[in-house]
Amino acid sequence: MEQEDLKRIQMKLPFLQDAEDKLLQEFSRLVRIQMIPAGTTVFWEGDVCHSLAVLLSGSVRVFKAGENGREITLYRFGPGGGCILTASCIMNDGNFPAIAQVEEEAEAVIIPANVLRDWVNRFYSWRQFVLGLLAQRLADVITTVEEIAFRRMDARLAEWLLANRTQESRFVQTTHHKIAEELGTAREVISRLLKDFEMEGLILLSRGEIEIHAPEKLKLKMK
Amino acid sequence: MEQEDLKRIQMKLPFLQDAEDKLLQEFSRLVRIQMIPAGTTVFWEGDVCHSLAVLLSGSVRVFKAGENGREITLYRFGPGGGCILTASCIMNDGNFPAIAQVEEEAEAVIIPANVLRDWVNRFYSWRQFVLGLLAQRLADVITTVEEIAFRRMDARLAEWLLANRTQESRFVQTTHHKIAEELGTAREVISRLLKDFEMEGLILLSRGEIEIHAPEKLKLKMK
DNA sequence: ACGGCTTGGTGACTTAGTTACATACATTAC
DNA sequence: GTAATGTATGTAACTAAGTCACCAAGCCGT
Repeated sequence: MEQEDLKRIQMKLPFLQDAEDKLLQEFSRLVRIQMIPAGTTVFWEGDVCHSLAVLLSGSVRVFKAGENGREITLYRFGPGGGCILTASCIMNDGNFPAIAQVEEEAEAVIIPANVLRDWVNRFYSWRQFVLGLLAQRLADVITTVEEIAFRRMDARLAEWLLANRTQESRFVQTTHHKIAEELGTAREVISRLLKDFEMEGLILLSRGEIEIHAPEKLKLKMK
Repeated sequence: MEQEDLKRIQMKLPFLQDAEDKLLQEFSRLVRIQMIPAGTTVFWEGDVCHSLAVLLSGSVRVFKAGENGREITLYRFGPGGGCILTASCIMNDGNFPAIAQVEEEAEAVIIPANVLRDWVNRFYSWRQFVLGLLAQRLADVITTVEEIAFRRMDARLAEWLLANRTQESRFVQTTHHKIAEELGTAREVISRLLKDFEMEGLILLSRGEIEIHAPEKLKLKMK
């Protein structure tokens, strides 16, 4: 890896900014950079993991799939985030318990499993990075449990719409199917609830796009 | 801590069996043993954590509570297990994202947060222990998500009954309310499903106790 | 025996998930 | 342009799950 590549990567990965010199040296020697196109499945459920991918750009969605074709998002991560379930696998030799898929084309640094393990033992900054990622993921998934166990679907849908609108804060470009996978329910349920929202004048539906008419009123639906 | 105490603890905590001598020394100097009676709430949601409890006996249940009084179990742990959400808190200075409560009276070793942090940096065996716990919890919670997002309540109930019967493998001593909290649903739902099972001749209901009549047939309900 | 508490039962209603289609729009093939 | 195909959405009917309101039976202490 070139010196300028390392500089660029350091900008994007905070833990490298105050990392040990030795870690930086080994980093530029042992890690390779790779572009991963949108749609690529990084890990399948049950895979044994041989490396950890840490993102420099793009985003990855980690989700569970049920037999009936339904899905639910566990969490997603972007630049600076890593597919840490892989690390957890490496630690206790287990298999990957979910599916990880690139959503927006990603640039990632790929760290082989044995290197990762070695670094955990030798470098404080890397240790903090890995433990921080694991703890964050645990918190994310616990939040997901809370959502699906206790909150109503209309409230979750309202929140999702508001969180995923564009800058102009009026439009959401997606399909009912994708929202359903996001929230872990069936497409029909989403279609029904969206229709209800439209009846109440909160939103306006068209193919592949939802226009938010009354964001304030939609906010009230959140709880 | 006495030498014989340490020996006893080593028997119960596998990671101490091939631990560094120095870790064992500091362990017996810095850690205290404590009995915690059943019903004690070890951590409340939002608590800042100052120590990690690792169990020698007994069991702890970690759960989320919703506003409406409902609960759902995230995971539980017994001897050798630790309340690792606390460790995750210590790492990134966050708050405890759930409630942890002692179910069966527990004997625990209490490790102060600063000691825990120090050990993570210095001892391989302790590092493995902490990472292993975190990874295990993550896997547990992901399993919980899968359960509530995709499986039907009657299947989950059947599985729970079979998993929680006594040695004689016929009786489960609990209340409908407790099962509901376990599975993250309402008491009425559990009562209704149990009644259905009774109608089908699978179980026999009485106050505070459920007798399993036809375990094989109940097993079929699991999926 | 009385009163209060815990546990379980039940009906009516709302919300969510499933099944099975029908319809509308968009893209490509001809 | 029109047909064919695939994707996206609409909807009705039904089952499963969650909520609300209340009642009844068992249990415990005085």
